[in-house]
Amino acid sequence: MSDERRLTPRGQERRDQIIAFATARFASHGYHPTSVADIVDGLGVGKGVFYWYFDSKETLFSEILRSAQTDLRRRQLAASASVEDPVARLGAALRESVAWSAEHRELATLFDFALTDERFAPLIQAGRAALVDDAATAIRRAARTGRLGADDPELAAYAIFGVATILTAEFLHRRDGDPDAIADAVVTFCLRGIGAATPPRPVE
Amino acid sequence: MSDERRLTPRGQERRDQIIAFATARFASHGYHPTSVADIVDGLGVGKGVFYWYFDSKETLFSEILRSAQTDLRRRQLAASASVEDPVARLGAALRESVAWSAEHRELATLFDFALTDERFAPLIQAGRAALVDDAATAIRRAARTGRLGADDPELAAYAIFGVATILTAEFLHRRDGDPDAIADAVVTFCLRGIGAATPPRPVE
DNA sequence: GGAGAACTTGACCGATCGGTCAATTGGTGG
DNA sequence: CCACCAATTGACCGATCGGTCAAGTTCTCC
Repeated sequence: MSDERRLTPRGQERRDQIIAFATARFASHGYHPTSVADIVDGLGVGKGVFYWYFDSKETLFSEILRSAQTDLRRRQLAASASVEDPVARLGAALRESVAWSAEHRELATLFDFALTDERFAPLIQAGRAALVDDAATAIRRAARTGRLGADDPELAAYAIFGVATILTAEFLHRRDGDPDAIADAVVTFCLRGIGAATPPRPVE
Repeated sequence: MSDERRLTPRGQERRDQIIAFATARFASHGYHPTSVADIVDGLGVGKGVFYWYFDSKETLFSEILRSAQTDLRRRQLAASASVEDPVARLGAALRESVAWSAEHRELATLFDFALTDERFAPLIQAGRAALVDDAATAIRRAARTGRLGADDPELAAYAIFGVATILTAEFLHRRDGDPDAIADAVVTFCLRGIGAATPPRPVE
């Protein structure tokens, strides 16, 4: 039920099971159309199991969103932290986020839905703001060192986010394209968009 | 009920009323949480009224989506058809779509949700494809006449769509920014993104 | 082996859902 | 004034929703 409960390893496993199954159902059928009964039936357990691990369907969904966002941000930071040049760093972060999206196809749909529900939207916006802020910082640094348009860095950062989002959704998830090629396209378009020179080729 | 029914002027009015009210509720509370009972209660009419004009909640929503999309496309074409230069034409279309979004704040949320429901997603994707195709055509023409990166025009068109979508959502709808300034930012970023020269200033 | 915590069961609850329909009312043309 | 159709009413339907809970089972540790 409540926030923290001592879980045995078996309990942890069950909890993870629920999260995994619910995530898949939410993504494929939608949040509202997926009932708690669907989830427990799909897992072959009684309804009480669900409420032993989660307060409500709503808190489960929030937790899914939250952990997905922190996971993405962590990976993005890990991939770009060591890169010195701000433009290259931005490119690395972008490539990593495309790679992450390729590994978590379902989550984009969840994010989309969450944005349309007033209970979940603030969560998504906050997570998004964190990512955007990282990008904006890189752009600001690039503007100071090299030369870049004097555009609003935050606005440019959002634009970049938008490009990554839609190209990922359309070409990666819907058309099953090659993640590397898509990442290239995202980086090319965005670096040009902020007025940076043609992208330094991927480092690997 | 069914598809076509002779409607008196009074009937047309009622139908429009339902569409307007339902659109607002769907946008502010979400599709699923808005019940047919909510809609008819909000309008102060009996439940039968709803089913006199619409087959189901689902068809009503589909109609809202469809007419919104055709309206946007029509306006975009009207605003850009007369512009000869492909790059300028692209800019005009982008500006018009930002203006349209400013007049229809609610609809973005509806589109977002629709994308997450397998019943509605194809509708949105088709409408989106039409808009993207217009942009891709302009890009292709520009690439032939002037010089532009040899990037995939369709991919670039989707990227442009993504930029317009997110900047509109964040700066126009959420932060209530100035539509013209936002349109400028969209155009600047996107034209640079496709490798076109700094934008020709707005014509007005 | 026993006590207590972790875990599981599934019947049950009140509320609400989308949708139906027989009966009624309003308006209009003949 | 009547006939007819558009429009409206609201009680009603079966299904399903998120959530509860008393009871039972399994695990762990002393």
